[in-house]
Amino acid sequence: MTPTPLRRDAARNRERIVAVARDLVDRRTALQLNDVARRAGLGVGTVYRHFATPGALLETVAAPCLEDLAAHGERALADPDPRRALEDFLTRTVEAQVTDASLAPVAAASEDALPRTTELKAALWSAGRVLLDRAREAGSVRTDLAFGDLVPLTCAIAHAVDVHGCAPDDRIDTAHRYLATLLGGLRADTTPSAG
Amino acid sequence: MTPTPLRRDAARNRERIVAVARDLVDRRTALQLNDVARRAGLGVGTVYRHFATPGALLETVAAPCLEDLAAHGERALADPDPRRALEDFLTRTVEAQVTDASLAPVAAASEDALPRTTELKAALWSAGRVLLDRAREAGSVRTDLAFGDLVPLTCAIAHAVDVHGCAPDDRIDTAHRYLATLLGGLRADTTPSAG
Amino acid sequence: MTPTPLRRDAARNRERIVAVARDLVDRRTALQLNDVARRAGLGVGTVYRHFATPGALLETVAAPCLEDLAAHGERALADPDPRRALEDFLTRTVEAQVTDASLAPVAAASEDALPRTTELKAALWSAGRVLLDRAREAGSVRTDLAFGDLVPLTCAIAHAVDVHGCAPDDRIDTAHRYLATLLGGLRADTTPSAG
Amino acid sequence: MTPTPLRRDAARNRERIVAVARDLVDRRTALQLNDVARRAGLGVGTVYRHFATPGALLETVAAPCLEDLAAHGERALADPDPRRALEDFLTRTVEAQVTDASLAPVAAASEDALPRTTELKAALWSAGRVLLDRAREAGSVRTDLAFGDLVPLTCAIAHAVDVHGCAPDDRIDTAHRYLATLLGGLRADTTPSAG
DNA sequence: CATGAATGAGCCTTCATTCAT
DNA sequence: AATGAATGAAGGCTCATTCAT
Repeated sequence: MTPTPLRRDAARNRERIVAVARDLVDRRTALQLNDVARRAGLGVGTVYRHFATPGALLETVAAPCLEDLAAHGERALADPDPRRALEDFLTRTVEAQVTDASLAPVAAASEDALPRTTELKAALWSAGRVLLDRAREAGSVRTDLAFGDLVPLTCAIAHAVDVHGCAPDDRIDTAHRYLATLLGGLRADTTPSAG
Repeated sequence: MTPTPLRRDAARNRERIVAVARDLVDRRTALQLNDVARRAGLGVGTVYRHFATPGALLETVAAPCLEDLAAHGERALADPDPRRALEDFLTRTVEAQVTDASLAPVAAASEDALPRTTELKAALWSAGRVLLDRAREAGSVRTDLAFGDLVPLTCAIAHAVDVHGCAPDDRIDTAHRYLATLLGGLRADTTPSAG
Repeated sequence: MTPTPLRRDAARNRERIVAVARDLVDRRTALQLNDVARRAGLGVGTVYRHFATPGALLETVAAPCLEDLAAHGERALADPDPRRALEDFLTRTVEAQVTDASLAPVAAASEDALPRTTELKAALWSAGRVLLDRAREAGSVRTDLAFGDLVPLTCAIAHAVDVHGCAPDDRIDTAHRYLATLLGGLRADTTPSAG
Repeated sequence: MTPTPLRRDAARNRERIVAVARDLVDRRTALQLNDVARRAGLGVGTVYRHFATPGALLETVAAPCLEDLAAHGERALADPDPRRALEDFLTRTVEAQVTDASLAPVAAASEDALPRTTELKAALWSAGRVLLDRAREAGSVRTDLAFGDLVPLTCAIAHAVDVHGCAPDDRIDTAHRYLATLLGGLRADTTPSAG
């Protein structure tokens, strides 16, 4: 299962690459493997050896954050209040997407470059599915929303923040405003209650 | 006022270009002026003469739809029910974005290539602003949403549909589901009413 | 001999074109017939009808100045002092080239676009030839310089000023300094007088 | 100090590129990187990797000659006769420009593409400055010529030869004739001594 | 005569990916 | 494993000139 452990120097190179990529992502710069190599002081070939495609590198950058989210999803399952659990979960997810530019594209992609990414996304959203089911059973959530809508809706909020184009420091606040609207809309009683 | 009526053949070429672009947009293909020229059976220079940038061409493709939306916005102002007026307006706007791929990027862009586009967007959203104000005064809409949030939110829904990745025929239905949630969330009484 | 006199409007167009070109030349901008047409508010075709090539237009712009120079050449023939006559002639020619950007390329070209230009250049330099011959006979000029060197040498001074790259206002002064050197060098007694 | 010795094959390619460029320069053909690539049998990217701009390639072509000139400048400093030293220096410089078409544009340019070029030009002309100062102190050179005039004047001679348009084999002789005039003009005693 | 739309060769430049060293 | 040179398709844009209207 575990791949051959990396040689010491190879591991160091890998870390350097990811660190450079992290930095580029934070500066909203597209990942170009040539560019990453240059900035990392490595040959392109080395970067390609570690990451076959820009997507693979991006997913690697996103992974720790995905892990955190998945872990939070796990914990949210223990919350006795189904609505709050779901809302917390979605809030965290949106906050992460708005904060970390590596997440949105990875979340929105239907195909992953790395199996590991697929695993993480599955873990994350399987928690989401349970939380949604519970909330729905508790009558806290409108019934016309399916599990498959969670990803689109969270990505949508993040996208709204991008379109809004506010200063970096205001992104989280803006996201919260939009989330408030979304969460309001999710509540069961708001379903098409007539005119 | 009128810039100079185009010569017959020039007009035909221009239409051909726009038609080709329309087709590419519908097939979710990026507009490349060289490519458009080839498909239209015209020289590159001809395309550049009519549309200095891909953005200008895209906005030209989007224009008719923007006009329709703006016209609808005008009519919506006559609706005596402020909430319904706003909801209709947003619904139409989202439907359009989901149906016509030229709209989302034009709507989301902060800078326009053509003055005409700026005018149309201004007309459209000035109606939106009035409708939002009225709805808010009528207490039909949560108070933490500002005029500047309308564009992001409608783009967000359209983006959610894209992320959802459903079949072309289901896009409108999906959009309506998301809209229902959004509109539910917009209603005043759902504002952070505690847990 | 005289070509059909231009129709009134055609003459006006022609003048407009030349005026625009004159302006562009003064701003050290390359003459592009499309560009000239646009600035003159005329169709490209019109410009092409009047001036088949950028060279023809440039020569037309240069013509009045060439005429002045040729006229001065004529007058210089009347000067009883052969050295002064030649030096004045060269000075005027260089001053003109340094002042009027249309001259240098026309002067340096071995082929002309317009017969009229060939005539003017011939008139100008036939005066130069006589002035040089007289000065040489008077022993005022080194003997190793031939008629064919006058154009290169004047162009050279103008080029030196360009390379020097001084402010527009200093060009004439710089040209005079270089001319002083050149004229000094032309004087007979300076010929290789040993080491 | 040394940037990293080039790999064998890379060095060979680089040489091939420079050789092709050298050839084009000798045939008075403008350097176009695509064209150079094709003639060298290499990909465009390869040429761009080695030379980011046509200017960089041209300067590389010119470099050996500039080095020779700079070396000669050094040696000229040892000549006890100030006038002869300066005249030799200028003669060599002009001969080089007239012989090697890569020099004139590099010499005349106020901005260099490569730092190396700036160094070489500085070395060359700092020798020139000393030689000029010495000659002036010795009273061998007119006083109205400054250091900044050396480049323009040498370029001017080369330009005169171009304008003269003689056969390739006569260029050097023509240059010598013009140089004789220039050097005559530089001599102190020829300064505006009245008529 | 005037117009100006159309042409399209031609140049520039970038970048994802491969592969010899 | 690492390197980084080489590749070349791909796309962008300009401009001199022609010719239908």
